[in-house]
Amino acid sequence: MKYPFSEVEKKWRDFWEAEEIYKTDLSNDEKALYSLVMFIYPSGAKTHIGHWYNYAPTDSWARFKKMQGFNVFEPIGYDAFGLPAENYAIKTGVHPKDSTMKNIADIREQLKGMGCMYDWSKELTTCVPEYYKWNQWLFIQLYKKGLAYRKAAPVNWCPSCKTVLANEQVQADGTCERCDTMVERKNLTQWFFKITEYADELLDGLKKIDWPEKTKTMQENWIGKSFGTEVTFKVDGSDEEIKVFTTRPDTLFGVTYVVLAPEHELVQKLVKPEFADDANKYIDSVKSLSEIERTSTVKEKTGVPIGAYAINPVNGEKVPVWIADYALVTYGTGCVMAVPAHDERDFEFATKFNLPIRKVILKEGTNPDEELKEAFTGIGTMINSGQFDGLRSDEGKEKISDWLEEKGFGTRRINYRLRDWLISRQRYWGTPIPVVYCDNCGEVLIPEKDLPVELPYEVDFKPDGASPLASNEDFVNVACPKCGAPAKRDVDTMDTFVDSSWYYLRYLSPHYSNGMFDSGLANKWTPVHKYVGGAEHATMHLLYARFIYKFLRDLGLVESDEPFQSLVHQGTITNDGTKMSKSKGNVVNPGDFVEKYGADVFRMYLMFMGPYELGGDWNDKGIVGVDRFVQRSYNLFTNNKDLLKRVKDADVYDLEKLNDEEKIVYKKVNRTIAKFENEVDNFRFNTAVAALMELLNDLTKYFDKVSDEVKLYVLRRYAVMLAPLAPHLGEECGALLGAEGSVFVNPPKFKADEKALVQENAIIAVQVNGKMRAKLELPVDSGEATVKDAAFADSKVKQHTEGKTIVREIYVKNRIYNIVVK
RNA sequence: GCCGAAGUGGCGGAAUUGGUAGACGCGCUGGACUCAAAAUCCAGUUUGGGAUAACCAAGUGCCGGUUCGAGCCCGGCCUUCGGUACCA
Repeated sequence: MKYPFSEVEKKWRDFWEAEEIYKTDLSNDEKALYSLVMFIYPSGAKTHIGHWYNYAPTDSWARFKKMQGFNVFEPIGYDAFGLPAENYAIKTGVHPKDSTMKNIADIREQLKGMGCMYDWSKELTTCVPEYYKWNQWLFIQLYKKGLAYRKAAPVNWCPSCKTVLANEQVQADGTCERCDTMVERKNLTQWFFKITEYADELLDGLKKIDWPEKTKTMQENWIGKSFGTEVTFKVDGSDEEIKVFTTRPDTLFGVTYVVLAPEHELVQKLVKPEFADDANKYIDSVKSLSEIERTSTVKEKTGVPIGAYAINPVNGEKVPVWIADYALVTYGTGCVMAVPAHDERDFEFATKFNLPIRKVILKEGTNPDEELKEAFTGIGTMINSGQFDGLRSDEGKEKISDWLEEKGFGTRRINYRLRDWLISRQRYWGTPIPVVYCDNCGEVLIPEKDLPVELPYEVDFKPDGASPLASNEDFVNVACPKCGAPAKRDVDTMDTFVDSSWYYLRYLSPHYSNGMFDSGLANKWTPVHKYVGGAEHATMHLLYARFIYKFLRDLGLVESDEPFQSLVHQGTITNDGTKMSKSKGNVVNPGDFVEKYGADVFRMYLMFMGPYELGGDWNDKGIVGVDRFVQRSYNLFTNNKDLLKRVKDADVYDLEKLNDEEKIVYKKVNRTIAKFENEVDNFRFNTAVAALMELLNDLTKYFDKVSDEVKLYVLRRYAVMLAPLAPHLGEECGALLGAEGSVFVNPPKFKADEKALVQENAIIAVQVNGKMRAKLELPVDSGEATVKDAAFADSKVKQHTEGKTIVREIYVKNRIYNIVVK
């Protein structure tokens, strides 16, 4: 009989919901396990394969843990603010709130169809005042600690649309995606969170968490801690000073020019009138370049001199000041001391513009007069460096730094590549920033008792040069909370990464009104035990969330140091090699497959496709294989209906008392249990499914000759293994055997029978010169002498060794016997 | 460009610690069942040579290295993917 998946799946989902099986008792933290997936972004695409690939296997893991006796909390929610809803509104006129709420309603139904054990009583949405009120509260706390501040920062500005563009909206050639106008960089005063204050702790914390090495490496590189020295260059004929950050003070005598970022504030002060035209032209030409283009090491170097000269503090030498796009205002001091002989970029630049290249570090075994063909960046002996000549350059680095500090020309400094978190967005669909600007009092926080600052519904979100909120006068005009004078609200909204930096804490008490979240519960349930989401979040979201968690700890709201104890990345599912997205029109709809095969088959196929961390290109060819497996499993149970009511099985069987087929089946099921547990526990679902398929193959082959008792023993275990991967089917199979209720409530715990796992024989490969020539089946742990005799008794081994000198023999127990001949 | 990954049969993939390359599944080929088809079941299936066998040789993106032995370790490339601070 064909497995009636749609009836069965509906039946069990209704049962789970009616019995509230997945409602977690959060007050009970004994064996508490918080299994978290990255919440869903409710854009127009609804749920796609990528969501299923993230959520369904993680749910299988969570179910597996629940069946092992853990008190599992598995929530879901909606990351509901953000750009796409607003773009959709601009295009269609549908209000972001309306489209988002509708999408959420649709997505909720789709999520329920996946059959995950979400605790729906803890569902959360970020775009409601009940949630975003606490973003504002968080902002205020950061502000009070000096960790939220304003400064100027560039945005992408389309002069034709009169709007700020996201990087995503700027095309590869630097034009606007809507109107193809060249996009410019424009400076705006914006809010920042001072994540750099936590840079060291964010680095150190990586040592304590169980995360993929590659993610930790990426975060480490992203933070980019470097030790160096800040050196002050006086400017010839001016009171201004140029401060440069360098990790190579040992090359200071090799400086032949100084580079400022074109946007650097000093440029306009230092540029000589006769250089101003060219400099400004250059500054304009750089405006349309992205940072990636600017820092590219293959792009031709560009720059112009500004007529000023800097004085090298170590030798009093005057060197020209240039501006060049390879210097960035966002890194270090925005000024670079150029040492062409010992820096690749400087070398290229100096070669192009005929600037002097002075060797100050001598590579071992080379001649001081030899011309450099490329920059030498290694360690060597210092030359042309005054009193430091003859020192090894790594030692000289310290000596020069000491000298600079002594003379007041510089100080040792630690620099980070990490920049503060810019949270202002000139958009509508986000959390309003709880600040007003008053002519008398300056920037004033909204008092906590007046939160939330609600996002008004009535705004014109069509671009007209200002943030959309500026168009709502009732919102903008407000009395200053301090002095009562007329004041104006901040009309920007917050980056949505603010919402996602603490949502997992809110899940525990989504309607809590006395604070951001219930601290008591948070301390019972965090750090989150397992966090599963895409690797694309490796640096930004995961770094912001760690930062905010540490800040909340410093406020006393949580006790631990890290939010996510263990992290897993599912891979990306692509379609024809590219990431699925609605704009590309290559989204594969899971609904079609669910309708045809059922949710269980679909989610099991996603798990079977390949390694979870790898993802891969979407291909539905293999799904019929999983469907066949499900059909065969179902038939196996219908053929053995109500066994539980008819016979009684033992907990353990004595292998000696079983017939041959029973022995095979008994050993196989126990080996499968051992393998299966190890695989699922480590998110290796593909091999877990394969193990069950192997088991089923053996069962179909040998079950004829197996007693009902042993059959029951095997099938009970089989149903329990099936349940986390295919929850509806697992329940149904259990019920077919005659079990009552849900297998996820007080599930039977089956351990593999160690005796059944013991191997009697090992197959040993015999190699001659590394080539496999024979296989020997010998008792496990046979000694070398026994194996040697057996090996040389083999005719093929004889054939390949006769008449040759045996040089060496290597024996690896139970694995290999290698004979090396000449 | 920079940072981080990945590359194995016709296809998805397995090989968990440097030790039998190709588990499991798809597809394909042949067979059984059927009037026939579908479904199902059974057998075969890395490539080349050989007679279908025995057997021989080659083989894990490319080039080189370490080792008795490399898909796995090291060096250098190529291709694809993720991120690159306003997509989330």
